[in-house]
Amino acid sequence: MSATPRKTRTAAKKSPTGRRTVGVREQAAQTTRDNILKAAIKVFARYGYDGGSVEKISKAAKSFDRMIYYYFGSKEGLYIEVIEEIYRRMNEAEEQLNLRPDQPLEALQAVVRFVVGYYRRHPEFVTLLNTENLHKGRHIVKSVRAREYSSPAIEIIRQLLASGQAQGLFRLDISARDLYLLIAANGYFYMSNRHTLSAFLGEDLEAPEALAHWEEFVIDTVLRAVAPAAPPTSPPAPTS
Amino acid sequence: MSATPRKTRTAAKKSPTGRRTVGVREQAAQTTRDNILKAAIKVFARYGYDGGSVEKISKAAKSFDRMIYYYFGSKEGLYIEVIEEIYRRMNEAEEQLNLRPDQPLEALQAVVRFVVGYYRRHPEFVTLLNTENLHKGRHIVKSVRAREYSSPAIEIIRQLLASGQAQGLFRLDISARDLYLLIAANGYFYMSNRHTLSAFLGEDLEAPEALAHWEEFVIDTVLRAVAPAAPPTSPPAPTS
Amino acid sequence: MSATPRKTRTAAKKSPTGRRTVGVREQAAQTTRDNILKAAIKVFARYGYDGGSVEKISKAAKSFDRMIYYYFGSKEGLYIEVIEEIYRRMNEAEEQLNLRPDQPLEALQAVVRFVVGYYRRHPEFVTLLNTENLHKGRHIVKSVRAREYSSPAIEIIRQLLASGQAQGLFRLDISARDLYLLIAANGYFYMSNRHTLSAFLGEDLEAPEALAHWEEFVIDTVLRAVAPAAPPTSPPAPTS
Amino acid sequence: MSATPRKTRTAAKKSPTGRRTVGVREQAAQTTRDNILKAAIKVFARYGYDGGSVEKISKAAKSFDRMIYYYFGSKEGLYIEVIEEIYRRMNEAEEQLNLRPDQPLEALQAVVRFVVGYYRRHPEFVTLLNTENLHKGRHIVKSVRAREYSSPAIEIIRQLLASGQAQGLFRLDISARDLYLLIAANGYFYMSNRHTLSAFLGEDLEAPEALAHWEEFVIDTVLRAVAPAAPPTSPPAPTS
DNA sequence: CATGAATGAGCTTTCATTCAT
DNA sequence: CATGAATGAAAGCTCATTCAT
Repeated sequence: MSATPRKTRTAAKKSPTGRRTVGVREQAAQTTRDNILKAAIKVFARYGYDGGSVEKISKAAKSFDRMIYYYFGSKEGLYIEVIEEIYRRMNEAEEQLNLRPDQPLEALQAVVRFVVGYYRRHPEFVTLLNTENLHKGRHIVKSVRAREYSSPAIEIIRQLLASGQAQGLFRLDISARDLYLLIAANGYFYMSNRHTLSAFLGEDLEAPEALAHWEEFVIDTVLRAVAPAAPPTSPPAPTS
Repeated sequence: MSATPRKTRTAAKKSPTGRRTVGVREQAAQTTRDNILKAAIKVFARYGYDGGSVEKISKAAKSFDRMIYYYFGSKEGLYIEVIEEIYRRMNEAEEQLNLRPDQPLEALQAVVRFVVGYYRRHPEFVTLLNTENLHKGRHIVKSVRAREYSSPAIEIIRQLLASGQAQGLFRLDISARDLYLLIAANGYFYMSNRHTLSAFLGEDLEAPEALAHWEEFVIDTVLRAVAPAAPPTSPPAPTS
Repeated sequence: MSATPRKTRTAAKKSPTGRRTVGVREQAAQTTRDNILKAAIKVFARYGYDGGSVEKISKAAKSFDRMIYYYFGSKEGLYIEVIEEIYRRMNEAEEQLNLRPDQPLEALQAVVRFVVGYYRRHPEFVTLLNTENLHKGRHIVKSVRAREYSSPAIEIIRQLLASGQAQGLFRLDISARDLYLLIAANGYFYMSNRHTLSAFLGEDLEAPEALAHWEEFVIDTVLRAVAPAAPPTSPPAPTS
Repeated sequence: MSATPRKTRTAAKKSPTGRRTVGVREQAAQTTRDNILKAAIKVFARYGYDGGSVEKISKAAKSFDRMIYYYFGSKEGLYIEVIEEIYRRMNEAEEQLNLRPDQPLEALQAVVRFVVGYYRRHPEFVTLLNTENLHKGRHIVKSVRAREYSSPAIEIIRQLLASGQAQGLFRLDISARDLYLLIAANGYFYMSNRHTLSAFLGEDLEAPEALAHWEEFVIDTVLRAVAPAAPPTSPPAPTS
């Protein structure tokens, strides 16, 4: 299950002078490992866990089946690292977001744009999460790493929300969690289900104008959701 | 691809007065076919397309592998019928919705409750749609049947929206399509990603209170989205 | 193994007045049986015994698998009747040959033309014999009928040979058996192996000119083989 | 289609002085491959292509089904190599024939004895060619290798014929192609159809005397076919 | 007479994985 | 470090045949 030779991902130890001193062999190994991981992301994203065979991956990585076992111990081991990796990447991208806490409205908008845009640019992230959910999150639970990456996203929202609330721009009775879910849901679903929806609606959801329109609609929806004004007279819910 | 003995699903069972009566064997055959289809829904929903083996299905149906090929021609043929079937069921459930067109607010709320509730009660629908999207909607495109089911859902929203707009309850610049996507996205994503989200958020999204809370939040969000009042001072979008 | 309801093949019993009095049902049955037999000849000839599946045959006959068992008992039973049938047809064709015993040279030529021509016009005969030989003649041994058909062919040659020998046109030290084999071999091999030979020789053996040329060559060879003059000074055979 | 690990058949085993030495594993691999190929020749020759199952072959080779796919890619890939191999062997045997060009009559006799004898000693060659012809030469066309082997056989005949013609021993109006076909046909047909012929003629064609007699008959026929004297008064062919 | 339904053995092929250098 | 060879289980699918009207 667990991989035998766990290399650190950040590798490339530097000599005092700053030049890289990794031998060619180590470097080649690193490359092989990375190639496999990258190939696995593509293959698992495209074919799912069961459909993504070891052979497909090793061929896509221009390596051999055996190497997968050498570096990752098993197919499942590789898959877990794939899940970890895509969370890591998402997190890394989030860190690039430089928000101005004193401008909560703009910041919130930027967050929505980032989330919607990230899913659009990384459909493999969406597919892999779906695959992981098909397996009831069995692998993410095993991974210590992946869970660490959750807090930042919500934390950003929390700060932004607090700032907006302090300024009286946002209503008080909304949680960061709900706001996070709202943003994620609308960005995610649109991409995740774009194929069935395209057939269903008879239009191409991936057309640039369609994507741009949806982004604006989501922003609008989110801003309305956080706006201080209450919705007009919502009547008591009838029993469904 | 297409199965050899395609029986109509609407059995033709007009006994005392009508001419045709189904024999025991015909009836048994119908049962076998139905058992396989039902088992396939469960198995494909649980294991995905590749993970859902023919043997798993035939065992769950208490039948034989061979019968799947007898009735559905191939694994893919069975899968396509599964997709058609879940759309059919969804559509059938929608038809039960009796909305009062003169009460657009209540009707909209009912629709949201229905959608959110349907996904909750039918997680297999969610999983199967994800699987179909993993395959880029390859099968739904082939199915003539499945695409017929799209219009009703949107049509309901359209009428409801028009009615509300006529009464001045809803804003005018929102389309049925966007409203439909908004409702579906929030109901769907919550269920679809409940496992990774539960790990991510450190809470159980399937807990009854969590589900109820989310339902209310979505209703609130949707009502705000259609409300006539514009959101407060949305600044011009900076280039992302 | 043996078929349950063995119909006579010559069927069609005639009433005193000469009109056919078979009921529609019997006729339909006869047709079904014949269709299957004809389809089986094609399918077995094309795909061999193992490659010729029951389904392929029933489809080609526009009937059902079940009917094969109804009329022929088993796949092997059908195959045996196929072998019998092609021998019967060959024999029937031979009977049409009206040879003039007083003109042995012309008669021999006619026989060669007939044999070479029959194989050419009935490649299925060739293929089916090969298939039967692949199975070491297992089925022909079982069939009483098929063996009856051997004698006529050789008998024709025997009479023709005797007549020619009496007239001093043919040499005396050649048997009907050898002559028969010689004729058959050259007609058969050319057709039987035409595909590999075409690749081997880089020419199309089925081209009309090629076929005509071969026919003449075989006639010439056969005539030389029966000619009274001995071949010039064949030296003693060296040990191979 | 094509197998993944294609080793050259000529092993590369230059030990004491040469650089490369084959390891035990490499050697074992070579053996496994060879065992499979040899087993496949036997099994395909005995049961045909469809009747020769992968399991039968792997068992006969004391290996596993999987190895067939490892070395040959598919059943068809293995079959193609079988066809190539038997052509190669035939060619190799032909090369052992040391003919004296100055003695064309003896040389021609030797060729006939060789061909007839080769088919007799290698009935699997005959059966496999029949199988290949059943498939309309589909595989031989794909094989580059197999087609190379055609020229030598005919070339031998051509030289021999030219020499005999120069010496006035052979007639001039006969081609090497026709002579080759004549020899092959008579050797081949006798073996190829020995089972049905044995039933047909009521004698055992594989009895040593029968075989010897046929060989002499074919030699005689071939010598008569090339003899300079024209056959006596062949009358104009009547239209068949 | 005719035929849909059922059956289990067998087919070719692919799977993830381990062995042995 | 790296990799060809080996392995057996399981995959999807087809086979000839029988059951039950």
